Amino acid sequence: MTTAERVPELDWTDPHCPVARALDLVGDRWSLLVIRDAMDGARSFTEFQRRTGIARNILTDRLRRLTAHGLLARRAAPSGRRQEYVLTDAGRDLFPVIVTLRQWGERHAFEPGEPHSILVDKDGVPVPEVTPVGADGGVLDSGTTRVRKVE
Amino acid sequence: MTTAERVPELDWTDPHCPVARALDLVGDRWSLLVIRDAMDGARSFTEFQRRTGIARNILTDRLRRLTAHGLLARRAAPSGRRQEYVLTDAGRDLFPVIVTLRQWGERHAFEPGEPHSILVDKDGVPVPEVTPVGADGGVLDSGTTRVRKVE
DNA sequence: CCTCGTTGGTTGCAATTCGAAACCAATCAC
DNA sequence: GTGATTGGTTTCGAATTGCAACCAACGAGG
Repeated sequence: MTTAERVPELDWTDPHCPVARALDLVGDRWSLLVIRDAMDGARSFTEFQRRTGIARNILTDRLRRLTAHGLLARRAAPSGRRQEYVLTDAGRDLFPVIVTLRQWGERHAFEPGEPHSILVDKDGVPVPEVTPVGADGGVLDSGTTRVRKVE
Repeated sequence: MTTAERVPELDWTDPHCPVARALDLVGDRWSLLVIRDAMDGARSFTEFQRRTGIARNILTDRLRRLTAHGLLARRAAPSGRRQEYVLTDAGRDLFPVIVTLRQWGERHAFEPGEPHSILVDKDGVPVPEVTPVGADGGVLDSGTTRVRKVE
């Protein structure tokens, strides 16, 4: 079947803004935590529930939504567990979002000295700060960029 | 006054995880859109309301929350408008989060060819893709990093 | 001085969403 | 075949949202 079927989202909060569309898909209290845990190895319903602490009926809904929107794929597990949810390419592409949220949280949501988990590479080295840079390599911020509206 | 007063948030969803703490502060449907608009020049209650389309009572609540948590500062406006909300350093530091969300949205929440606003630097050049890189400069993803839990 | 428009809200209420807990069917391990 | 585990569903009360109406303060115009 060659039909390019699309996600079942019709009424966007702000149809031209990619930020708003992204938040329409993952901008609730739990979706990004589910993605976080998927990136950290969670696969099963029970495992997501245990890690996030989300209510079970809400988790059912979020897994379904994320699957319907193409961020997770649901499939029968090879062995014991009966099904599993794995990240799609789109889901994996949220990695920079999770990392920047994490880095912001580290800096602004903890008291100095308060312990928190950290993200490390495969050698155990902490991941450096992620920041937008311009074509010339200079750091960008909200003062040196602007949104160009589509006409 | 030297008292280092802290934000009024007591019960975190997941106290050790910076991602979860960040989402406790801005992980709802509207907060990041308010931040987005603040970065895009919005200052007044009316302007935020107009740009986001959020219900007025909810906007009141979000502006208060974001102010209480130190992402916005509320102050009397110099001229006509009676007060204005401006980003604090913490609020401005969400820039990489907004940009990565935006870039994810551009890639995964639009049909090919569907128009959307874009982020450009002051010369009008589109902002390059933002992605975590390791100490050695190599691109990182969820497969080449892990969360080290704090004991 | 009176009125009108604007700003920055508040209030009330209905509808939606969330969360806790109980329940349940299908394996699976023994 | 018995009990534990997995992956849910159902129910119901509580919290959050959204809409719409209302309102006080201020400024501009006449």
